[in-house]
Amino acid sequence: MQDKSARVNDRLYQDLARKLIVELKEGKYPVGGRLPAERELAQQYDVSRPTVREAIIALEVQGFVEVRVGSGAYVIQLPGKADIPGFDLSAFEITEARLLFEGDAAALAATQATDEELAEIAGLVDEIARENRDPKGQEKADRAFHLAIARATRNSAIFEAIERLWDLRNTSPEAALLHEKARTANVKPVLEEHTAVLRALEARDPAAARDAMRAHLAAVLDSLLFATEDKAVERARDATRAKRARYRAVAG
Amino acid sequence: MQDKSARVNDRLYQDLARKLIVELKEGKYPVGGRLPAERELAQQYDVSRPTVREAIIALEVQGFVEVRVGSGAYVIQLPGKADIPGFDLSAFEITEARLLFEGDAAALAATQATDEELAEIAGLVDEIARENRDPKGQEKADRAFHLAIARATRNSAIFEAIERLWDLRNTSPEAALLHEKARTANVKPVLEEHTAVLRALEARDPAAARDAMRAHLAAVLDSLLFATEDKAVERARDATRAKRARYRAVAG
DNA sequence: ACCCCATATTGGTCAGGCCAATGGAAAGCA
DNA sequence: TGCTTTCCATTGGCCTGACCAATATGGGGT
Repeated sequence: MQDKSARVNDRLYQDLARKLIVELKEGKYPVGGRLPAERELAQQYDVSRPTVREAIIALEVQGFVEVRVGSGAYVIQLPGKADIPGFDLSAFEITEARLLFEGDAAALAATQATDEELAEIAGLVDEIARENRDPKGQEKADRAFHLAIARATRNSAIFEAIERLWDLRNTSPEAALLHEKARTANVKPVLEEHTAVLRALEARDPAAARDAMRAHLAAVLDSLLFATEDKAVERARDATRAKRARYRAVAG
Repeated sequence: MQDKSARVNDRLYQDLARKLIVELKEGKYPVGGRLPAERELAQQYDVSRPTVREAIIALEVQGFVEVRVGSGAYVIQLPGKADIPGFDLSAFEITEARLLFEGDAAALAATQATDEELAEIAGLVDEIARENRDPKGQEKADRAFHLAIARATRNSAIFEAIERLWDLRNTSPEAALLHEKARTANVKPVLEEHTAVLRALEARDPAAARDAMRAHLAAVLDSLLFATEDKAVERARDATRAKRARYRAVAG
């Protein structure tokens, strides 16, 4: 061990892991690039190979590298990059994903929801109406409505995926801005669309539930595209037309 | 190594770290309590001491334990449910969510995929065939096939949601176990199902792509339910029948 | 009751060995 | 010539055994 004096009362693996993280930050190894081999790092830093392994495990657990047996340790994420999931997602992408996935969830919920859950969803429709009348209304009831339907699928993987898409609306700056812009323009949840979803659920009709949910979210998408349109002129109109074609081709 | 059959193609330290996390969650060691010594854990789990150290480092980096030299590893925080996304999800839930969502993604990909992307997907079908012929084959090409289709939607929110569902297969212990059980029973990706998906994509037919993808994932679900069935008798059969009814009602 | 010392226990790191997995180059075949 | 297969070097994975530093514990002395 050459630089014992530079150690800061830490264990060796922590010292080495810290050094490797600095190198990652400096861009010494690009994303997708491979770290030197254990044997090479051990020689380079004058430590034993198990100590190198321990340091690399520390990087691995933090998600900076992935280890491929027989091949090496590859950089999958640089430290310090925006760790906020969905940072670069657009409102369009999020809402389109919701359109497809929440349609399916509504269909499944139509076959699985209990009477108590349907009553809860009906109560949330009433609360959306109340929020619409409040000038300072937020979207809590709207979110709760969608998540109650996802919960009624009785599939936690579906629920988590949809909850996560809702959370992404706030995480993605672009999406949060655009939704705020739509809200400022007084775009509110349309009660008739929510009621149509509720009716289909109560009728236990999966296809109608899917269609109603998708019609609702297509309208949300339209309002977002409308909010986008007044940001540019001809280019935005063409892009909007193409985007509308996407989800209509799939959602029917 | 006592329970090699329960290993899920992970490295030993990850296997052991997962087991220790389970014990932490079960409250076997309270906050402030001390884990058994490295030598003791090595004996108990029939692994070497360096392997124990690696597992404990993984816990340490995640903030669950703190290591005091000469004293031991002390619990400073118990893993919460929120710390390991999908820890409690079942293989059924994950696969059912994939069936619904990947069906939609395939439909959208049929309208958006470039020729290059379709060629890549075709190459991955070939690679799945190659993996199927290898007795020690893994599922890398299968995963890549599904993610390539999700990528071809050109919607990062859809891609991330589907990638996350794939990752959950390994995070959820039950799902990882069940998939390993299916693999041990020589359940392999069925090439005709993948080819049918590819054909529908190449035909740019969204409805066919959705149907083909859902047929494929329904077969995966069936194989998982089959793997489940031999765990119990009458109760499992009834539960399985009910589970099959779920996704058939929605997927058509 | 408090302090000191010796010993046992703990984690830290190393060296060396062997095996499985991977990737690239070379050889073989059509 | 191009494709496939085989071989080998390199890679990580895990183990055994050794020794050292740090800590905890128990016993003895004041």
